[in-house]
Amino acid sequence: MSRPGGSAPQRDTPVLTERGGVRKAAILEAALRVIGDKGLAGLSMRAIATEAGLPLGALGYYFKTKDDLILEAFELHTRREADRVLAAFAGVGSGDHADDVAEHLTAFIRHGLTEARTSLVAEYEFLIEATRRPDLARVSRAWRQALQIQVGHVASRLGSDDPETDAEILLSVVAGLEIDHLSTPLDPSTTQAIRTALRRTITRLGLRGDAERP
Amino acid sequence: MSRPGGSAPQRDTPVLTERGGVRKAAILEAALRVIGDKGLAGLSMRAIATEAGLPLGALGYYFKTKDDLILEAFELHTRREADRVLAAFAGVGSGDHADDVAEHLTAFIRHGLTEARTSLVAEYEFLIEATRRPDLARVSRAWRQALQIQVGHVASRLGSDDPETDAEILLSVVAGLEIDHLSTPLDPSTTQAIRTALRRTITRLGLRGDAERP
DNA sequence: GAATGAGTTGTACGTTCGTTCAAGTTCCGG
DNA sequence: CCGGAACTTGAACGAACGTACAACTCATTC
Repeated sequence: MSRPGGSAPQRDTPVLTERGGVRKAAILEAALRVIGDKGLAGLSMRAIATEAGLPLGALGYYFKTKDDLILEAFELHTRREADRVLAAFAGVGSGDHADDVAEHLTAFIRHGLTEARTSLVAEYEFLIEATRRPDLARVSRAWRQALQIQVGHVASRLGSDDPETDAEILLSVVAGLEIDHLSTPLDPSTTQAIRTALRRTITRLGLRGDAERP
Repeated sequence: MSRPGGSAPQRDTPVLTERGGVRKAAILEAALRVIGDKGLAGLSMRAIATEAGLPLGALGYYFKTKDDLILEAFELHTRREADRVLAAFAGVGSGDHADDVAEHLTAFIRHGLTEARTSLVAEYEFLIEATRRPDLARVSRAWRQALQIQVGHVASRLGSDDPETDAEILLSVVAGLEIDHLSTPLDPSTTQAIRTALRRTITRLGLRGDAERP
């Protein structure tokens, strides 16, 4: 509070007026793009600045260190992705058949492997890095837990007799399918294989909303 | 062949006598360890040299570039891991029940998340990097294909009516469970959750060797 | 219209990086 | 025991890195 002699403009956290907030957001978006297509190994402050179209010096004003920036980028990603998952499952109701649910999930994965590929790769970069950084691990755990609760509700709606386990299985299958097909361009036959796997999983788990409910 | 003036000792590939091979292997092992606990972002030639207990200059003799080294490390890892998977499934016979199979897989995952955690993290580092490097992508695809064939045979032995799809589902579930639990220390309740998910998956897929076979 | 503070930037610091290489040692066939 | 090939090494190169900061512009307030 009272630091008389200091002329240091650097605060712990910038005040973030409207004007500044736009720039901060642009930096985080740029960072997510760079992480997605060059990896955390290829992530440099200079690369972010170039991607965002800003001078290098600008980054130091909004983020104390590179690690802070990475953490905030991950938080932004999870917030955004949670919304997307929520929206994807909002349409899945108790009137749907197993195949409808499978189709929803197939579209979800297909989107991640094509239009949103950069974002998906960034996501896994974060998840792996979370193995080594407690701050990222906290975000990762919270996000994963929120996801499992959401999917658990959906499973429940679809007549699961063990929603928690089914949520774990579904989340794992989706994550596994994503990872396993990240190194390959997504051709139609691959999409079909993903659809088949999802249909079988959902059918065998007995997830269909048209079942009788108590 | 005939490069008269050149005194360059650097070949495309060193001849690798017994003497040299030991060192090369030590370098690759060191690289795998460093990738596992500092990530590809934290991987430097100096870090590898230190981990291997060798001078920095030694690395240049066996690997033309850092990227070459990473590729060979990945190849080594997939070779080793393929053997491990093969061994893990060698014990799964048509006499096993669904719970036996689940127990095998649970132990497999538990081992990866504890004793072999470094190796598992390195594996996912490679898989993500393969998104950006065609040479790594080739290795990744070949490995994944070999895995699927192996697991498909096992599924077949266990009475699957669609071994290929079941292999894809099983591999995805295992990969997903690994990733989802990498950021968390593996406590007993987590192990139990993994076991439950695997049991349910295998049971619902109808994978049990004691079923009648043609 | 001066003062205050947020926002902005070019530059420069010290460090670490991948790679190269001349000079050396060790090994082994002839 | 000699000659060449395999192997080893420490030092050095330019490039890229994260971070810090003095100097600057701009908007807002009194």
